[in-house]
Amino acid sequence: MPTEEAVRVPAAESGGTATRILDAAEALFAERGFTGVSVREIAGRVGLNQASIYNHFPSKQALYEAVLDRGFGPMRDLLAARAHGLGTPEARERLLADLIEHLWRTPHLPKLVQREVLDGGEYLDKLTEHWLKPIYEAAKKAVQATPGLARWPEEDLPLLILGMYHLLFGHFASAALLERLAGVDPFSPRMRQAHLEFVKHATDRLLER
Amino acid sequence: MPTEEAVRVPAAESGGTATRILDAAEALFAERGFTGVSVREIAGRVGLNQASIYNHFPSKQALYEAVLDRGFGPMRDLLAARAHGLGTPEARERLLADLIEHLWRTPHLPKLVQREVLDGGEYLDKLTEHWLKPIYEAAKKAVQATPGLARWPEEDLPLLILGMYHLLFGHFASAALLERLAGVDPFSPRMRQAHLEFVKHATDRLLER
Amino acid sequence: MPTEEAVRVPAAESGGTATRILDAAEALFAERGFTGVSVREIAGRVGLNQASIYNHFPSKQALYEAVLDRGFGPMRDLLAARAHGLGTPEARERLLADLIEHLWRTPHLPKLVQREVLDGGEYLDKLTEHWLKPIYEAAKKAVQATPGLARWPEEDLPLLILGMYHLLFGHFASAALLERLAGVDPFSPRMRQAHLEFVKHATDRLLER
Amino acid sequence: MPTEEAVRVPAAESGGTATRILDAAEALFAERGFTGVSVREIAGRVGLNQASIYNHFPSKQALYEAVLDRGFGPMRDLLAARAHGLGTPEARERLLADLIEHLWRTPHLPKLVQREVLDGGEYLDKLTEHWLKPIYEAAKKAVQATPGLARWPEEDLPLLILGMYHLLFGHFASAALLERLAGVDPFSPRMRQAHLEFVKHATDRLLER
DNA sequence: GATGAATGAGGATTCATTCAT
DNA sequence: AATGAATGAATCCTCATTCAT
Repeated sequence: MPTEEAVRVPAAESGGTATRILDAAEALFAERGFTGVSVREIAGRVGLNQASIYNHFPSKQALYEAVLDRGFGPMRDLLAARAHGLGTPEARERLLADLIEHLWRTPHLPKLVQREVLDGGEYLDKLTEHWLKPIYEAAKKAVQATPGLARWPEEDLPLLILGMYHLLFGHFASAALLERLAGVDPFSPRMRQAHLEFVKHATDRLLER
Repeated sequence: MPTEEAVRVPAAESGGTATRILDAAEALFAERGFTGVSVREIAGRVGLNQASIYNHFPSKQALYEAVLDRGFGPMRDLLAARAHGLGTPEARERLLADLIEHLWRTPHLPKLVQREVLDGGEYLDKLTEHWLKPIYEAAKKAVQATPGLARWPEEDLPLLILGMYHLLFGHFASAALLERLAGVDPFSPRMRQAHLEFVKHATDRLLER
Repeated sequence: MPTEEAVRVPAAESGGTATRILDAAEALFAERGFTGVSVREIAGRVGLNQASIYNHFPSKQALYEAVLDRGFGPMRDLLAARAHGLGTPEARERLLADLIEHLWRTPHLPKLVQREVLDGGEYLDKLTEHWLKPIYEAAKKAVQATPGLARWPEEDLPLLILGMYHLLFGHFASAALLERLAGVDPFSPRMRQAHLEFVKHATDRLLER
Repeated sequence: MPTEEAVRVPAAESGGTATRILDAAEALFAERGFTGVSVREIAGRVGLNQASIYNHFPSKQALYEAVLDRGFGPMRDLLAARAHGLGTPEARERLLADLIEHLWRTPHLPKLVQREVLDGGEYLDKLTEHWLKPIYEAAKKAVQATPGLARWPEEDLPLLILGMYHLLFGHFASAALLERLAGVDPFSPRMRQAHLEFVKHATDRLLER
């Protein structure tokens, strides 16, 4: 796992080598997955010899997990600060806006998650336990506090919550699809606004009466 | 005897062994992606020497594409037969039911697609041109014929259509997530029914007044 | 694949398919050597499945040796019929003309020999014992009967004979060189005549006073 | 110490290991050709793992070309320094002596060239353009300045030059033949002297009146 | 005779990782 | 911290050969 030093860098000194490695690895892992990326390529993108990677991370696997760890911290914090008082449409709307804004700043994250979910690998357990489950439970409580929810059967709740997750994350994970099918740039400012509005409307319709 | 022969042909069309290779490759590629699976492993699962794979497919890449080709044929046919007359909720509902039933019979497919979309590789272009685009256009027409659509701004249409795709495919591609977060078996008959109902309700809410 | 009729045509009745295999193998072995040619490629050039080769030759090595055996028979016979009475320039000249004519009909042969010589493999021993040695000895006797020979020291005799061999065979084995360096086609009728004349003059100068 | 360093540099220019790899590869390629030698074997002869080869050369093909490049440099330089003033028999004789001496120090070279010529591969073009052509042109000029040349028709010139090349290189490329046919050791000091004398006499007879 | 399919061995090359410098 | 070099294991793929049909 990353040295304590390296882990602390991102917040304080963003110029550190470990951070640059994490940046490159994040982009590459998101683009082609764990097995699709070689240590040499990550090193190459940072301008390092492949051996140097091991001065900062003990293994490729550890680097991969460090990427996910770093990516998930802020999102978990963001949600932890809002887990309560989500009953009103306005609060929901604000959370969504913040979430989307955050994802727009870390667009690799949804891809990494989606890959991890598809792989169903070991790390998914840790991911679920430490990050996704809290978020899921918070979302569940918030949804349950929604007035119009009565129309959804109890057993549909998980599907409903994951459905909203798909609407939110899918835009990023499937950006290539939107680009090719609709001929638009999924990452243009215009689409950013459109996506935000769409998710707002969609959740309104799904949750409200 | 001629009858029996004739009957057997379609199933053994590409040779029994080739089909078994395709089956094994489909499952493995869906589970761990193209780079995550070795030819040796595919061969092993079929009980073959790895060299034998090359008697049936010229390369790993060709095998991969054959898997996708085979998987997408039926789905394209299914949608081609319904591309018209989707204006009514009943027609939509029937198509959804058939789609979900088909996906339930080929649960690897959504994973393969999602991996291909994440990779954004060369093959995605062919996939888009031949299969996804027609489906997308058909869906677009159907959605445009929906009365309640007025509430969606024109530029949200692609997002809306892809959103429904995510609701539908996400259940399969992210089954591991549902399993871990909600503690349910995404592939139980019970969840199958629940998913169908959920998608119906969700599309109703998204599309109708 | 070719009909039996077509197969029998080339050499009237020289074994049909086996002959066509030998033809293809001869050309390929001459062009790229034993290790540079695969059984599949030989079979492909004949329009056969690679397994069919083994109906005619027990192994790739055996096929290779059969190629050499077939190629050397006529040349040995040619020389055996002339091994005596080579003392006069006219006789020498006639032999050279016949030799060159024969090589021009089997231009792969010098390349095969040169490759075998470079490899210094097992088969070279058989080649030497059965074919090259008799030729060499005949040439030695003929040369020794030459009047002008007195000017060559005894120990230069092997070098002299091999030198003439190089002048003769080198044209074919190094055709690619002549083509690239002099910009001429080594296999044009014009060069054929020129080569014959050159070898005649050269041997004259080397052997005569 | 600085002196010693400086002295050692040329020999270790491309790294001691790289040189040892080149040495082993040169011997093996000369003996059995490009396709006849495996990277593993080259590595084994140097006492390396086969993967280590790739720390010094990007591919087997690149290693092969490096071998030829290295082998040809000195010979080209040797000839470049003599390209002029070759009109006299004495100058010719001295060049021949130097050439033969050089070949005796790099006896693999003629074999490598002959193999490359037989293959007629891509690299032969580079070989011709950069090395053989200059040599050929120099030889042509030198030969044209020879008095006795009048007896050769103009179109025989390329054959004459290549003929002398065959006499010179053939001794090395076909050493196995001389050994087996004449029962002598082509690389004995005695044969070395004999070969030099033979080439001198032969060129005299071919070029002079 | 011909062939599709099977296979063990080996081909070149890349992998993640280690270590001395 | 950085790196060139080394390596065992694994990668995809081709090899010559066999065998049932």
